[in-house]
Amino acid sequence: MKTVRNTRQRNAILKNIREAEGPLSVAEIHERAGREIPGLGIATVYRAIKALREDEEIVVVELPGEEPRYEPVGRGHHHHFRCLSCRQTFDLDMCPVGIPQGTTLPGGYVVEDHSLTLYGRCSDCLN
Amino acid sequence: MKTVRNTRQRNAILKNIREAEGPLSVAEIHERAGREIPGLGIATVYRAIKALREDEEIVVVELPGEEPRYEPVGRGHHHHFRCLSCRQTFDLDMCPVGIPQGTTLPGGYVVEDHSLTLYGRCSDCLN
DNA sequence: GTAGATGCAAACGCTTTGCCGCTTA
DNA sequence: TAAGCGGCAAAGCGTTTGCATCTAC
Repeated sequence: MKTVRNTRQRNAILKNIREAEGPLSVAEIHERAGREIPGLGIATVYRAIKALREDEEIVVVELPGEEPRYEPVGRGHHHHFRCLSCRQTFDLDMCPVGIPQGTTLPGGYVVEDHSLTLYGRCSDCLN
Repeated sequence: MKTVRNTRQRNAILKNIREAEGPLSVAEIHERAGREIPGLGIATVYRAIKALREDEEIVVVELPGEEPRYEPVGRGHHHHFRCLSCRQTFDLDMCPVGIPQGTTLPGGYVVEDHSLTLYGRCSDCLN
């Protein structure tokens, strides 16, 4: 039986993912957690992410053309907004896609799920 | 002045992208064009894609969590359907996203563009 | 004949793995 | 004190680049 241990590294990694305003990339996690744990290895970040996903503490968020990002589980069905200026990714809690599960589209495609990313400027970058 | 040449390799690559039912990945392009040009190098495919993008013959299509794919220019604003069974990607000509350019969302995000991918089963895989 | 294209192999950048000393329980 | 964990460095893997050869024009 495999026991999961509480280490400074994993605590810092999970804490940073939880406190972020949106999903974080591996590099962002490494950078943020590395401020608390100097010398934190990148391999440790990858291994912690893998373990946290298996424990269902975090989920992967895939955006078009970008590295995988990670956020805590339980945020429910939501989409993301990507600022074209500062390149930050934010969570949105609305869903403007009018296609219920089970809809059949022209061409015979039966829809089960969807992924939407909006692009533009966040309020900080508009000024 | 740089002249673009007509070579068997590039012709085969562009032809296969044009004749596909949806956007193709590098591996798919290499595999299909390689049937016409045995020994076709993967570097040639990458370089042809780069040149075709610069000539605006093709555009890149990014889907969440997948390799970049390529399709001919001029297909206009559209989205993609990804079959969860056969893993093929198809073009859709409808847009069920009710957010015009310039809309400001709660949180102060101003939307300029969006990317939508639908997931489900294509008609071939439903039977 | 020459600039541009190709194929091969080496170089790259990011992710994963092996090894071994360190730490948590 | 032992199983799990962390750091380092090497291995993988897809993409890009350098180089010598070949080819379209």
